[in-house]
Amino acid sequence: MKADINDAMCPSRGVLEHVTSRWGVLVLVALRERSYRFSELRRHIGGVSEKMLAQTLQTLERDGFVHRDAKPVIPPRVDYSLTELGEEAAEQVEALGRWTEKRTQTVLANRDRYDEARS
Amino acid sequence: MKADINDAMCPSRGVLEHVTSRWGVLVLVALRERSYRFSELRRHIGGVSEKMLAQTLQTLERDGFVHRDAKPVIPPRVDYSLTELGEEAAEQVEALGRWTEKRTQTVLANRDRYDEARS
DNA sequence: CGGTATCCGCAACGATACTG
DNA sequence: CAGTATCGTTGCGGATACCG
Repeated sequence: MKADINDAMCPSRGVLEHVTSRWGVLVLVALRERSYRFSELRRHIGGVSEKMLAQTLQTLERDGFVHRDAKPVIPPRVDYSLTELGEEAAEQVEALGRWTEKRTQTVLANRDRYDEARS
Repeated sequence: MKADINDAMCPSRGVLEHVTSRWGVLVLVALRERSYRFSELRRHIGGVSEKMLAQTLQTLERDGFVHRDAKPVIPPRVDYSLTELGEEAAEQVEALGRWTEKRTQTVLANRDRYDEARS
């Protein structure tokens, strides 16, 4: 649990960091289609550790992007979905994500040219 | 210099990381208004070390977002500006940035309610 | 099933000193 | 002025073990 001076000077940086984090992006995009249970979401995303998924979900819940619905049953069942604010956030990152994917090939080519030029 | 398996599996992740990085965002937004010299940009952004600014600019140049114009004069003078692709990138991150700032107060309030609820 | 707690390595970052 | 080189610290993120 941290809160350094940078967050104090520029709180929006922290918000941006949460929604654009490696797993944050994937969680928001996944939950945009439908709600997911924890393990289900973990399998859907792929390559994410329990720890990081739990941490990401907690952060997003704390910020008010994700709603956590823990049903008191055995075995436990917890459903995650987007809040209205989260829906908005997901739209934004998905827009950026679509642009990024559209331009990725160009960027990759740029990198090759750059590396070529100084080898 | 890194290139792990995640980048191989999802190259667009790397691109997203570069444009949304702490200093990457600020560089793109700053260069959108006009071109800057190195130290000038450093002062304008504030709080960024020489090392990180140089690294950020190199990364963005390699990806083809930033154009580096080094004039062969003494003392050295290097101007940085956006390429067309960089202009596009800057628009995207500025849009996300504007949304983030618009919602930051809401998020901060959400965090307080969340923390309150479990203390 | 859906987490938490703990340990730990390694890359990111900042500060400082130096260079063309 | 515009960087590079080196060093020391920090903290993210994975692995593992355990809990309600």
